[in-house]
Amino acid sequence: MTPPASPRLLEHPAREEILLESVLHALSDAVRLRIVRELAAAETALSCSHFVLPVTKSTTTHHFRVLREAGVIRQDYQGTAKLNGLRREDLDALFPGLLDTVLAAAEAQSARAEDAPAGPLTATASD
Amino acid sequence: MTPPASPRLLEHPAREEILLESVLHALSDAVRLRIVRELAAAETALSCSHFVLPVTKSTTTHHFRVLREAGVIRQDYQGTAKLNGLRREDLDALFPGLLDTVLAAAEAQSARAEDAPAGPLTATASD
DNA sequence: CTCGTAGTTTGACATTCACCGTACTACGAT
DNA sequence: ATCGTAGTACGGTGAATGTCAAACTACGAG
Repeated sequence: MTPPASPRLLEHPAREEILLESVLHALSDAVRLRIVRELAAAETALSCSHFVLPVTKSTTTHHFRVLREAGVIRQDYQGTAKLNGLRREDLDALFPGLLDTVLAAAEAQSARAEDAPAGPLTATASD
Repeated sequence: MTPPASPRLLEHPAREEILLESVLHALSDAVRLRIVRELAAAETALSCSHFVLPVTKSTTTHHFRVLREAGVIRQDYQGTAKLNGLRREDLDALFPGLLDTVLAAAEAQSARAEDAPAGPLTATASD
């Protein structure tokens, strides 16, 4: 039986266990989508503390866990830090193009938001 | 005040109001994903009653509303029926390729599920 | 050994969600 | 006018979600 040898081992779903619904759900939160975008941009594993998020540490932990359990990211301990990396290969194999398309969509939406900072619901100067 | 003039008008978000997060959330439910897949396959508007779903009428109404409010489908009354159609143009304009990619991913996952009906978690004969 | 940093866990809380049953409204046919 | 069919609205319930604060665990440095 596995002794308490490795204290820091995290459970990841196998590739075949990854469900589209879970992945979409994981990506449907603004904070998590942001995390995934940064991870994709970095093209390398990043520690949790690298991210500046508008939530507390515990909430950050929660979001990373949702991403990991959905199979979107892989988390490995590296000493006291935890490295997070996108599971690109697995996702691309299961759902070809999905990740890139969502990433591109997020980019597009971001760009639109910057073009209209006040938003169409806020009076811009016509008040 | 507004008279009971048009009794059957449904609110839809304008194209620019559609949010990626909401779309992903709408698609992250199995029942709704199924609805969207049927709608995409039909390539024409379908009435709610056309769908055979494992939930009651009220829950069906709920799911269609989530899809409509997220901007995924358009609903129009046609007499006593309500026709549901995918907002392909809007979605493709906002998030190019997203809908098709998700649809393809759903197909792929479906196909995998059929290949292994018992699932990798159930002993198939090695017991 | 002690301390600080990184991250987790637990418990709480308000919100949202998926789901149901029942009562209701709109429309078309009789 | 009456009835049946399509779908909505209105509660209500149990589970999940996003959030936080506070206490805790692991690791590296001094």
